[in-house]
Amino acid sequence: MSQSVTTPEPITASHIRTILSQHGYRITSPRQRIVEQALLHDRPFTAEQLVAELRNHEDGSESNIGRATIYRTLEILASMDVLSRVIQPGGHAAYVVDAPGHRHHLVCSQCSATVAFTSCPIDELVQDLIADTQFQIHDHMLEVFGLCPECQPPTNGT
Amino acid sequence: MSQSVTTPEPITASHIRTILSQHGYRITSPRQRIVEQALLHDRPFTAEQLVAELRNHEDGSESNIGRATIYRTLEILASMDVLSRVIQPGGHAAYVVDAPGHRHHLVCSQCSATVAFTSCPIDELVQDLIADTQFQIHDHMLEVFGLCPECQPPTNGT
DNA sequence: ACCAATAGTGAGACATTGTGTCAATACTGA
DNA sequence: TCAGTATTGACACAATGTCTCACTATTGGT
Repeated sequence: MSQSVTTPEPITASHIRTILSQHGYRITSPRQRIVEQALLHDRPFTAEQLVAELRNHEDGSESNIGRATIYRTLEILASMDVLSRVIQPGGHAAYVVDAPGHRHHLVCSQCSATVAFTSCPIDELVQDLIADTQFQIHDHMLEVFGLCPECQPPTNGT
Repeated sequence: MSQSVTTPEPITASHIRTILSQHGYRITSPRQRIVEQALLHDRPFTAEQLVAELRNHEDGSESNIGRATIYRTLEILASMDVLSRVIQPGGHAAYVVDAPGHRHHLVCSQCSATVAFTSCPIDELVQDLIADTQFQIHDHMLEVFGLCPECQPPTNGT
């Protein structure tokens, strides 16, 4: 089966709690709420989006989470590879929940549905680039954009 | 030899003027100044950088070019493939002067020196992704980051 | 060369996204 | 329980980009 594409093992809030404390971070109530809210998304979300969602908490809890806390927490989660920072087609940054090791994403330009993939065909290119330019190459960014099946226009057949 | 890397044919201001009018844009003095300033750069520059450079015009011309004009003009130039929008290592957007067709860049994380390359190894990957996901794939973004020869630490000899 | 039509400009207000500060708070281990 | 300290939240601030709108300058026709 398609071993190159799917992300079959969803991460859980308690798993993230474990990772947090393993890294020496405290488990606080804002962090838990942020993690839970992030896990609700199966497509990229922006920090501001989370800010808004956590502000209108419908269950009556009026305690706001500060914007800075959300940005900080997302940074932490990204640094632990729980989230990935991705660039949206428009050029804006967003986060996706991700399993560690995954690096690249296929993103629907219309609805932002996202598929992670691990195969990375640039190794050979990197060798050529090193030979040609004498750069030391440390990192790369690869994002693929298109239309997911649901957003594609119907094939005209009635 | 390195046919995959260099960008040997620099574009000129008058060439850009031609392209502009071919696309129905007027040749205005702000646009000419923006184009000339952009051509001075051989590495990525941000819109704000151009704003600053065009503000301190040292030749005594006190006419400022509005920020909006600069952003608009850069957008136009990018839409005509005279410039490319690239993502800097930090995640910020910048522009590089580029020959049409070139799409990817190798960028030094330290000094932002940039090398354009045309080879693009993702065609095969794209086929796999289409087969696995049924996406229609329209575009992709690939940026490679590293250290240029001048910014690399010395090899520890001595 | 002149004119009218209209694309383009510039200034600044505004929006968005993100960072820094710092007193107050809450988590943790003892 | 308590103290130590990581963390929080509110807000100020910065950077980057968008929008508006009256004014200006370019262009094509004459």
